[in-house]
Amino acid sequence: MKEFPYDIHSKASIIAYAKELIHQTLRLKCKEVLEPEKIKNKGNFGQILEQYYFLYKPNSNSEPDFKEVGLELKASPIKKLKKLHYVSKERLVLNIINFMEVAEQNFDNSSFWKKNKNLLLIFYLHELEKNFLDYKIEIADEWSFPDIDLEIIKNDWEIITNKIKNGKAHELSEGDTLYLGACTKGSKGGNLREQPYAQIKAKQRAYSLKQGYVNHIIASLSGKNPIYGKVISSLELVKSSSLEEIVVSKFQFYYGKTIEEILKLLNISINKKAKNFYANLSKAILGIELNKEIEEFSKADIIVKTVRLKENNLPAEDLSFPVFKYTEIISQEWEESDIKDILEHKFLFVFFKFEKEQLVLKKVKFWNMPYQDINEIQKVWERTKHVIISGEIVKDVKVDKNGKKIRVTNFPSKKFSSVSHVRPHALNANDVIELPIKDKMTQAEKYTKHCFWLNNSYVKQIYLQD
DNA sequence: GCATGATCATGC
DNA sequence: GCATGATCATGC
Repeated sequence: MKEFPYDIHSKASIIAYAKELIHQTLRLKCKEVLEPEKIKNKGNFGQILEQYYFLYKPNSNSEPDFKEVGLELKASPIKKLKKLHYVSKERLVLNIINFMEVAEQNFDNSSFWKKNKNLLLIFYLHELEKNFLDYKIEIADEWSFPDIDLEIIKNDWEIITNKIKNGKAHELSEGDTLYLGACTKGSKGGNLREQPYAQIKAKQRAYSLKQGYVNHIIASLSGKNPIYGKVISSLELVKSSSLEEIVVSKFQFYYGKTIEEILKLLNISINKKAKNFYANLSKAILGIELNKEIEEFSKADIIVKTVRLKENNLPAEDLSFPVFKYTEIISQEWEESDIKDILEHKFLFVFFKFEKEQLVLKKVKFWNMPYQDINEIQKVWERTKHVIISGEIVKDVKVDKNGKKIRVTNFPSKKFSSVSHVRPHALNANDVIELPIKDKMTQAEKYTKHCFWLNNSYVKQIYLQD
């Protein structure tokens, strides 16, 4: 019988042993001298931790790693922010979803719950310039899900399972759910698996905790929980309604009212010129103090977008996303692109409409982009990448009546796709970033910042659905 | 100094 | 009146 440096039948002993890692590194704490050149896989921090610190062989059992006490070990990278101390570098990836089996399970006997009911989490500080053996371990502690969170996670699990039961495993998206996601796993998401109720193969996926949720775990475990305000006030509430229903019902009270009327009813005064006016208005409607973050939204990485519609229901403007780097896009594949990641988030749209020159709250809508539309954006993204690589961004240069040069580009326009297009998003035409390939027509080595936009006609359709 | 949400201006 | 290129304003 193998000897372990901890008592495998005692959770306290395992956790105490894990805590000896705090402020240490793998190189300092592992029982054998490691030769980093022999270790190449990504995700090997976890493997080395298991094999050379906890002294068991990495496995892919359906049971928790410390099965005698039901504890599952997970190691995950964090990064340091100036203000917020530590945040997660990425989502926390848990066990792989077995499409063939999960449709027969319920939550309580599911492989997800059996394995991840109780986690032993090791968070290490990821620093680019260092070898992973020298990453400093900052947090080592156990985690189990609070009751209210667990209700949301159960619901997320059901959504994922139902999609598989409906033969739509290939259409799964992280945006389908709130805290527990179904993220792709394997090389560039190219790893395909069978699903039980459809012929088409689906990308391999794993259960994962959203990055925002992991941030909360880190904040709780390090005792530095920033100030959050809750939408969900009690366990009873979340047992009877979903988060989405709770949020919508709070907004519904103000439907049809102008901004002025809403401010009056809320009995608050917020700076209407402030950049965060709409964010503050939403917080006030949800009953959250303005200096606090909305806990459930940050845990679920929900992106809130305010849209102002014209009288004909067409949004007054297209909807922008962050500026992209030309040099990054050409070296990336679609599966790892920034825009795909963003579009697989859950969104909350807050729709206002101009009626008699006044902005009226019409409705709010939780939304995530359907599978087909994400595929459509892929075409826009591929086209963009192609244009950058070809060095043929500028198609024509015109001069307007003020003598200003207007450059016409080959980037995908609204005509190219009904969903999305590429357009400038900069201070002015001189607000530029580096091009990987010089533009053939203008010889420019830098170009005005651009980003992906959702077409306003597409956003109109989101507004008009149910 | 930049990121981000918001908006303008011109030509077709 | 829309599509597209360009730009503004605020906050960190």
